[in-house]
Amino acid sequence: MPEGHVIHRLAAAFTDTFADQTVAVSSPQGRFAAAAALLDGSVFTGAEALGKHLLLDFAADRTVWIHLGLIGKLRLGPLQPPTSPETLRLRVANATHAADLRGPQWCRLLTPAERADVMAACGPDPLRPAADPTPTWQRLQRSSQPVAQLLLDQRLFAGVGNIFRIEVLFRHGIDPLLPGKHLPAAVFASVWADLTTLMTHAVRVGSIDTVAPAHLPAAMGRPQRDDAHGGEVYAYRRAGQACYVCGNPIARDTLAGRNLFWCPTCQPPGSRGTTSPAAWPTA
DNA sequence: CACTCATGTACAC
DNA sequence: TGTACCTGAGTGG
Repeated sequence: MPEGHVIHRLAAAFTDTFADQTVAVSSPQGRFAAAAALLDGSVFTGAEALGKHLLLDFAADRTVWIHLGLIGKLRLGPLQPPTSPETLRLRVANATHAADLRGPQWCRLLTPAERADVMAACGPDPLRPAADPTPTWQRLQRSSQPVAQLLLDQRLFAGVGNIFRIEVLFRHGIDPLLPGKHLPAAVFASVWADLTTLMTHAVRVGSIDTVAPAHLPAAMGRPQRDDAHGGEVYAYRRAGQACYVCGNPIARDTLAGRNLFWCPTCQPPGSRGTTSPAAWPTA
């Protein structure tokens, strides 16, 4: 379930629960057993999130690099015996709590130099206040790739996943297939700012909400919360349903192997978008 | 119970 | 562009 906001929440929870404590580290599944043995009984110093990368730092310059991929899960809760140890890649625990990692794309032990490489390879993350989108803008100006595809490039927009890209394109009325070089500078600036707003909100509440209250169907009076991502969105996985703004059906297609959803009326072919997203989520 | 699909990425052709 | 990888929730029979 991971876009960047999930990773940032996990980093904060990890730090809150385990920072500066001696922790038990194990790999019941066995695939991370050697590294776990090395870390077991050492001090966890803190967690850091960058894009979709989660870095767990331990004493003696040891870092566990986790990327959840599409299906990985990391759950932190009260200490209990594991329910299915055959899939439990990594457990970090203290006397009262345990964090259980299953199905990650990567889980590797890094040296400080490798840790620095991972950080350097990642693009600017809208969730980091110091992130500089200038290099991203320069790349877009030279690219004829569809803006929808560029938004998933982690060297350009770290932490943005399929939901955030679809929603930010809708909110700005941008044609998903518009070449990056055709995106006006002011629209790009607004897209970046909107990503920061939407992702920060998602970190705070734990779900992706992108729909302005004014656009929710009046009869509902509240978010529908009818999809697995837990929030209320304009286009993601709403193919065939009525657009909240114009009432026409949301469209779906596949682009570079990923599901793409958009409103053909609000985001017509060639549309370069607006500088003021029609809707902002509630505070 | 079998099957599909997923908020992701890397690699082979 | 297709496919492999890792797991589990949802769906349909």
